[in-house]
Amino acid sequence: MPPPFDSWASEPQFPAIHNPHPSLQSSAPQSKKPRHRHSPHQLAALNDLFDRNEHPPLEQRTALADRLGMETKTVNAWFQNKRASSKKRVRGGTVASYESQPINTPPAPHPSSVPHDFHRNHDMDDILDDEYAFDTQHSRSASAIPSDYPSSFYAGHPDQAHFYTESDNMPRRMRMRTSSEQTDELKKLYSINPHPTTEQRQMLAASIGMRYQSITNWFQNQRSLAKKRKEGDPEQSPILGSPRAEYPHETRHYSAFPPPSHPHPSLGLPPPSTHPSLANGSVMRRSPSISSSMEDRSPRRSSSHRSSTPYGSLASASFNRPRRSRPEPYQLDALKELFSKTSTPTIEERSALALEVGMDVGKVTNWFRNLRQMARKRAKKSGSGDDEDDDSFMGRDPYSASISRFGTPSFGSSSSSMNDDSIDADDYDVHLAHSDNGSEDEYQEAVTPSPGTSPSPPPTTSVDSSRTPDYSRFERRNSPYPVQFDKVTVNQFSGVKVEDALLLLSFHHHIVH
DNA sequence: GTTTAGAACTCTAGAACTGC
DNA sequence: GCAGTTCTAGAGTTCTAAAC
Repeated sequence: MPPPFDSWASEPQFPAIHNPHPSLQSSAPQSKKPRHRHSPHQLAALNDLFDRNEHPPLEQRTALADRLGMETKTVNAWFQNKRASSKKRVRGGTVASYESQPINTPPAPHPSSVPHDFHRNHDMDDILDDEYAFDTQHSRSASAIPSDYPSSFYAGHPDQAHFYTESDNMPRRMRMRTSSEQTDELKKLYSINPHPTTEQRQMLAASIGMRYQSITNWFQNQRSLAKKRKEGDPEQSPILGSPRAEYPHETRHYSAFPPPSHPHPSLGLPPPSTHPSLANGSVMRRSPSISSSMEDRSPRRSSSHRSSTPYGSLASASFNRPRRSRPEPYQLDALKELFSKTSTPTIEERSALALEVGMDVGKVTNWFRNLRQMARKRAKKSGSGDDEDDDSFMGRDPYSASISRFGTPSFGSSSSSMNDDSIDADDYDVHLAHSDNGSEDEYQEAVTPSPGTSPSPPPTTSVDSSRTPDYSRFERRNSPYPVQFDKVTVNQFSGVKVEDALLLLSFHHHIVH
């Protein structure tokens, strides 16, 4: 995947870094004029004149334009729009506008506009976006597009045209999740320019394989987040006009382990600096959305601790919940594999898997917990028989049905429920019967430390030192641990020490092998 | 089970434009 | 100059799923 923006930044049409907003940019020739918004000062003056005279003579408009540094034609346009909007308001919202209509009953589009825009935008999509192809490949969304999709219709933004049908039960689009590479590229551009032009977004879409609309959404969300966080924490205000200043600590590292200062609470071990699966030995990178705060957690975030950037700063992030991450594909494969064997892996299995794929044990635990939780919901829902969606992308095996195309558990979502209930529900029941079997499951969950905040697991009362430990458990579940692991003495099977020993051993095993 | 981040979305305002 | 349209920004909402 070519890095699209390293070169863009030097291209003449690319907005200057210190002019993040189009209105502030000294834009070079572009196919389209950058969007402009009048400044508060200009608007105040314009409104002032408008209040006095809705139809000011040309001399007044020209003088005002000169005074405000605007073009006369812009002032003219503003007065036209202002008159139109005030007239509209006076009419008390009786104007039939597509904007005011419910989304599920979209109005007939303007007869002259539909063919032109519909085709124009879909041509653009075909070339640059190819979203239908993407959906067809990866999600149920494509199948939701009726074959008799009314080509003469769209409502609102053309990119959203396929959300609406004349029947009002069109499901919401399957949520797009960006990959780490995509997020990297998005952040690169955002750091250079939070307001990329349409062309830039289109190029980025084509470059990183995202829908154009998703990219637009992403930038909108990021700007909104940045603004909210800035408002919530004025001390964190970046240097005005310097979007780059919003990312003082942008580097985030994928680390399968807590950083040296905060190793896994159950291990007094220094974290490995590399992930075994990385041939180059570089530090494993976490999903780019992961903040560096992973290494320093605290219970609850406070909005006042949010930084002014969508990605936070190191200082504020230290009080934040870690950013949500997604398993990498190879991690997901390993998780899937284990889930196909058991939905309730033991702590040993989870630890081994965590080490194997370079994940936190807590994350692995959470992943399984969430999956089982979703499965329960799913099973419940299936029982009520309110499931009619067709999730072709999920396949028919019990595991794949529970994993969305983005690698996250997905059972009960409104947009991803399944149709193959007879099979899926049964298979889930098998897992559930196994997983919800009471104390063992609870124990397994309880002893799993959450990263960072993980309290030491309570000394188990279920293990009696006089009892012979159930070694068969390891055999039954194909424990990946070495033989000597299964020969841990009875006395070591108690509380924290057991887990520590297990993790130590597994870590040792991993390093040795 | 609950909380929360983030993606997707709706809705609205307004800047710019076209055709009459 | 007006009506109508296109397109985008931004605020706010909904929903999913990771984290707790």
